[in-house]
Amino acid sequence: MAALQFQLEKTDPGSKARTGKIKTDHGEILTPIFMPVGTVGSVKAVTQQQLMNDVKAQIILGNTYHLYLRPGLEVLEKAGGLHKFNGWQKPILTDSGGYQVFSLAGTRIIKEEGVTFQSHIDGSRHLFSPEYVMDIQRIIGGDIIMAFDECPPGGSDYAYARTSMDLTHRWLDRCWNRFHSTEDKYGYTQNLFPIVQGGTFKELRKSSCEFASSKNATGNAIGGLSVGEPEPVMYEICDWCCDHLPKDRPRYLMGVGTPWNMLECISMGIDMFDCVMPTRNGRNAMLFTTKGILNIDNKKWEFDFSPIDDGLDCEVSNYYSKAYLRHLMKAKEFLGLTIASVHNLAFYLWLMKEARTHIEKGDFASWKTEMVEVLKTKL
RNA sequence: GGGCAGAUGGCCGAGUGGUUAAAGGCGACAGACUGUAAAUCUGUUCUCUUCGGGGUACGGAGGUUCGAAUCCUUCUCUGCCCA
Repeated sequence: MAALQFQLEKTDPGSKARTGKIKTDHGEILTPIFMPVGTVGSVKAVTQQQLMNDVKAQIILGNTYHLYLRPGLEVLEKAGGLHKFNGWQKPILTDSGGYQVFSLAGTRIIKEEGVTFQSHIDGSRHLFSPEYVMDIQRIIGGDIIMAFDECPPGGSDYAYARTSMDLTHRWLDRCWNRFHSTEDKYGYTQNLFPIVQGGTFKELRKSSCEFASSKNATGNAIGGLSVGEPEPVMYEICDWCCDHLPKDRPRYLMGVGTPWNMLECISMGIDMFDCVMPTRNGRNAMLFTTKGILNIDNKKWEFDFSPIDDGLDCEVSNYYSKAYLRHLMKAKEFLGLTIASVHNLAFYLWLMKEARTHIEKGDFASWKTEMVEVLKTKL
């Protein structure tokens, strides 16, 4: 049992893209990688078997806030951690609840000590201090756990971004101390990733990268992007952060994004992504395919009996037709949600595999330019 | 054969003299969704338009009224009850 290790493998000559291998006690992860989001211990509408066999996921996420509220720490601890509870034996990463500071802004109070959330389930109040968030994530048992941060909205001004970043840094110290004064609960090694903040301000981002890097963590994350700021700004800040984070550690861009977002950010040196987009948008009828994006609810697919996507190695995508999936979605059949989610996730994982292949071949940059255009095509 | 109830926009269903082109729901059509309070949310949904407005419309026909989906007469159809 050992801490996470990152082996850099190939670097693309035409960009800053790289391939690598992350080793955890629950197995290896080939990077760049996309991590399906399983907020409450379940990737919505998708079984663990489908994640393994169809999606070919290498690592999935869980969420501290949601899992803490339900099923709760007692169940998770008695189960022996989330891996045993949900049956996912590959790596798991848990987000800290920092994003909920952003997304549940209407029902939480931020203080120096931590954040008091009002449960979206029953209205009860819960204080999440950095220390408690570490304790919770110890109990959930993710292989990678995230520092507790404040994720400010994309349009935040300098003063707010600065204040918020400073708070996130103080919280990082507290997370770090708590994490290193507590032990792994289940016999395998957990890893704490710091999160870079600083809004859309390069000066702040640079200092946040330096602060995060000073922890010499086994990996680093970039947070606070794709939260309302324009896409070019997101790219600019992502690129800037990559340049100021250690090369020899995985860089995780939190919450991003669209397929083209991921290719652009891979070219800047990002290794890990997560996003609800393939699952949420899939449930809402938006499909990402090797030929472009489409809304499967649209009337134009009513008589299209061709496969959802025959361009990737996923049986679900190859087997079911667009017309059939449209029918399922229109009829609000559960199976439609599953097929759409499995397909979109399989596509995201396929895209990462293609990216790795092209980085290894050394033609990632040119391939990316062409692929981004295809990915954005509205079918 | 007799009695009662009813017929509203693609469907269901409010509305019982004027602010009603007609609530609401469904369906349909389109859009949004980026560390998941999301199988959610938003918009459009008679017709023509030079976007100011115009034309048709609440089973059919006729009538009362300044004005009718709303009141009266009659016809057609539907449901229930009695023979």
